Amino acid sequence: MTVPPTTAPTTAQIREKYLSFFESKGHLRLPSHSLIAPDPTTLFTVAGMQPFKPQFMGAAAKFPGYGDNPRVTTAQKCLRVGDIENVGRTLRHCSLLEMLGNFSFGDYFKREALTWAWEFLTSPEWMGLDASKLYATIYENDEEAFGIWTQEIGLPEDHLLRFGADENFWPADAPAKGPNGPCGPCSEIFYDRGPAYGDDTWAEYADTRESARFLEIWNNVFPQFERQEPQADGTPTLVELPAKNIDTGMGLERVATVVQDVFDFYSNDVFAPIIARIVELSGKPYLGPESISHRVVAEHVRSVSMTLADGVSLSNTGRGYVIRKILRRASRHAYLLGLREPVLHTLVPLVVASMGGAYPELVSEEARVTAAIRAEEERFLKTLEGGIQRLQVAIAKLGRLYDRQNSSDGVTYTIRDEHRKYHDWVYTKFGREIYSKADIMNPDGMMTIGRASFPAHIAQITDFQPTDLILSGEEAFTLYDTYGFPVDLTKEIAEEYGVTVDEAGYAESLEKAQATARAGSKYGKSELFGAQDTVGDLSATAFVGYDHLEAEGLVLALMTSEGRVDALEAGTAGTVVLTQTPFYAEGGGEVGDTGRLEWTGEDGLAGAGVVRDTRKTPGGVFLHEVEVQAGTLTPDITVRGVVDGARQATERHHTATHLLHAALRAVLGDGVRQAGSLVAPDRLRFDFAHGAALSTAELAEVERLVSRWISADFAVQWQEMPIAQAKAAGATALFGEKYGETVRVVSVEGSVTLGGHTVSSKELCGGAHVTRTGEIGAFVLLSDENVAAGVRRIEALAGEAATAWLRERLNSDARLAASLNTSLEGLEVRVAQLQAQLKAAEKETVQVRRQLTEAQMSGGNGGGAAPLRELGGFRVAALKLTGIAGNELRGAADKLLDTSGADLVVIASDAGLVIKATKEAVARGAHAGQLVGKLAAAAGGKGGGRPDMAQAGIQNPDAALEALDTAF
RNA sequence: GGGGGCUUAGCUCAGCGGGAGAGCAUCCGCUUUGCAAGCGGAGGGUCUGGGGUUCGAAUCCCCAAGCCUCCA
Repeated sequence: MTVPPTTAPTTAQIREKYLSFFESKGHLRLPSHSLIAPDPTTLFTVAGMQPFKPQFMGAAAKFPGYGDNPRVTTAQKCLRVGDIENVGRTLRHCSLLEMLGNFSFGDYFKREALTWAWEFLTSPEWMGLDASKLYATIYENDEEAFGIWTQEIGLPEDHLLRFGADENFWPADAPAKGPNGPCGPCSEIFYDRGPAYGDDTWAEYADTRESARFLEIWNNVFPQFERQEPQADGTPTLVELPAKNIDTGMGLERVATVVQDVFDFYSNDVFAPIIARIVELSGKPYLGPESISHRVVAEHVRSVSMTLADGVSLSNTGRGYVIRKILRRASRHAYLLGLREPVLHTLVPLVVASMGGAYPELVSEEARVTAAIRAEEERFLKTLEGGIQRLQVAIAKLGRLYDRQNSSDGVTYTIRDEHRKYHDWVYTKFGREIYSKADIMNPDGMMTIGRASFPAHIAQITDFQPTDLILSGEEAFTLYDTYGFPVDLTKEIAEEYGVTVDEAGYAESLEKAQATARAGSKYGKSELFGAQDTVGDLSATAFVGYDHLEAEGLVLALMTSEGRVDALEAGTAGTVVLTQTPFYAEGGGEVGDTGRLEWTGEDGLAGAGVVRDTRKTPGGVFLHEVEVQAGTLTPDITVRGVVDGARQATERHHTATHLLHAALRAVLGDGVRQAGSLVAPDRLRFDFAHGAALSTAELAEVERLVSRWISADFAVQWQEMPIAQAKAAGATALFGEKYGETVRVVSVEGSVTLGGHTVSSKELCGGAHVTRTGEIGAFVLLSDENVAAGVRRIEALAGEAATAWLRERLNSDARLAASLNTSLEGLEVRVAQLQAQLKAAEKETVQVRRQLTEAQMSGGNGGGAAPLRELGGFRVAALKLTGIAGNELRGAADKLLDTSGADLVVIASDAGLVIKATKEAVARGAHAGQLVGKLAAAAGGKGGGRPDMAQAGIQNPDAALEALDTAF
């Protein structure tokens, strides 16, 4: 591992130089967007240009809070998990990378982009790279770029290569394959790291396109075309855009490698200290194949820390699950390095030290990030432990319990210590209990227990060849799927025992499981996506529902699952798009409005329909799911929308949600972070990041705080303002939510105090709210539960829903109290008393039954002296008891068997029948189970059991005993 | 959103249609100069909750809850 020379600029310095260089060229410096993607096309932010998609699509280059400028520059953190398996295996794959970018929105074009890139790389004031080591590629027919490179910059022609649309176009192969939309050629800049990294030449690169020596450091993309539908013969249609853009990306890790002149990404100033620490912790040098694990741990700790700092929490679904998988991969590799205790979290400070300057959220979230990683590590180590146990049992089942050793006495097999605890289990299972005492197995068929040797039937065990031992793919998959045990660890451990894993079988099982998962996931979404396609051309719907619950609008479009339609007849259902609507569309956790539509049709007839749900497309087109009940709905007619009264209940729950959020933060601390919410007419649900269950006292305090707020009857106000202004005013924004330039801020004007703290609520929110907190009415917390690691869910009710729930609860409690002849206050004591009484009574019953049994057996009933009869070659004692069942009946049978000297005892009672036989009788062919069947049949019952013990439920004990005469 | 697994004594778990068990821990007794320990014994259970099948359910089926885990 090479270490960067101390004189070389650090990664942080390179980042800063890049940004200030482009500032000096008139660019606006913007902070990195969160790793949570700005649009729903990806889970995470994957490219420097992604936050600027709207600008590339023609939106104004306005950046509220920072300024307006058609030139911007950023260092964007990106997370790419598509080829996560390669991270660590190579020296340059990273899941987290930083893209240094400069962007032009219809402003400068190729000339400036390329000449500035050149200046930044070669000027001694900036990167100061040797110009003779720089190379470039261009799109095959991009003569404009060719001219700039060769004539204006002076790059020798033999430092240039031309590639087709697969290499030098963005998106790749767009002309032939699409998608439609903005696209263009690109020009990549390479650096020749010298012969130390390979003896290939630039000319050869045209063929190989793979080089450790020529490292791509910068991609300049020129989105100058709009691709349209190709012609009938397939000829691509590329139309020049009126406003041409520039989108460039320079990988910080790549350029740092070059500038610091280190061997690989992992030797730069960010990773080197982490790798060094891993070496220190594990005692394993950063060398050879094992170094994969060092790299995986270092890289993944960095990307997981960054993502957690952006507010993602580890979970079982979506983003949180992806991060968790990455963290577990790191944990697994730490395990492979021999680390058995949680250590990844101790590396977080190193990440913060090198990255925290550029990403302050790392610093402010360090404690939370560290705690989350630690908790997950601990959980995973537990999972591994359980998996190893299960795997060892599986290996033991194959017969691999022993270490093979060559000694002067020949080959011996010694039971592995870790297998001792499974040994009994395995051989009990196999019916070979005697083996549980074996210390040594010899190949000659003898086994040793202490100093004694015994013959053992273990030829099939000692003769195993390693190749005979295959762990089924199914078992390996179960280990992974059900117990979370990674298959590569399975392979590694199995190998120690000379056992191989059936990988084909594993792959088959995996595929089968994935197929069921896919089939199982509903395609309910496709309805909306389908609609999105068909409404792409419609303009956004005007929403007036904050102020009006009734409004008129023009029908713009009608759709069914078939696509656009011209009419919706009475009795049919479909999606309706209006120019203006009072219906709130599902969003921000609040459910869509319901209600009705009314109109007078072209035919002059009145019509009406029911709005079942309202949703909207990302483009802001509202989709009303409507069932037409009368008349016909056609485009261009005016309809009146009337929102259901349920909206008021929804509004109460929504405002209550805000108060709940603020109250939780007040009571539990600012660590509380909203992780999702549902606002419906009948309830509210609020998920938030918090480590532990709420105590009863905390729940009561949260509830009290919200109630106090409600009774203060403060005004709820909302206003639109630029996002920067909203944030400056301290409004709570959600991680992962996308906000436009102007946002709606909902605030409760007025605050309440709790424990000396003043608490108020101000949130970015597009939802519908009551106008005064007093309208919320009652508020009650129903439950606090765990939904994912570190995420709690609270359910609560407001308004009538709350009072109705409380009334119902009180009524049922009152009924309960009345049935126990006590008051609500006395209920707890009463139930405790009853439980104690019940327990005492049960004990007493057992006692009494035992006494009753004994009395009957020794009493005048002839019981104690039950005569022995000879039946079917067995001495049989039969006895009738009354009022005895279950345990006592069996106890009586035992006693009778002991005292009477019988081979078989039969005890009949009014509720049951028990037959027991001695071992010796069973050996001679007695079968209690079969006998009990015959007797029960005669006594109007059924039963069964084992040869030595059987039971039946019967109605007539006398009949059962009589049947004994003929049963043999 | 869809799979799989687990839930039994204070703890770790076995049992998987016919008497609720083991080890550790607890308590008592014995042994020991004392400690560590050993020996013997005892107490401790709504077998997660609810419904069903069965003569009989910890055990089989269905529903629910909590935890673990994989996939989309």
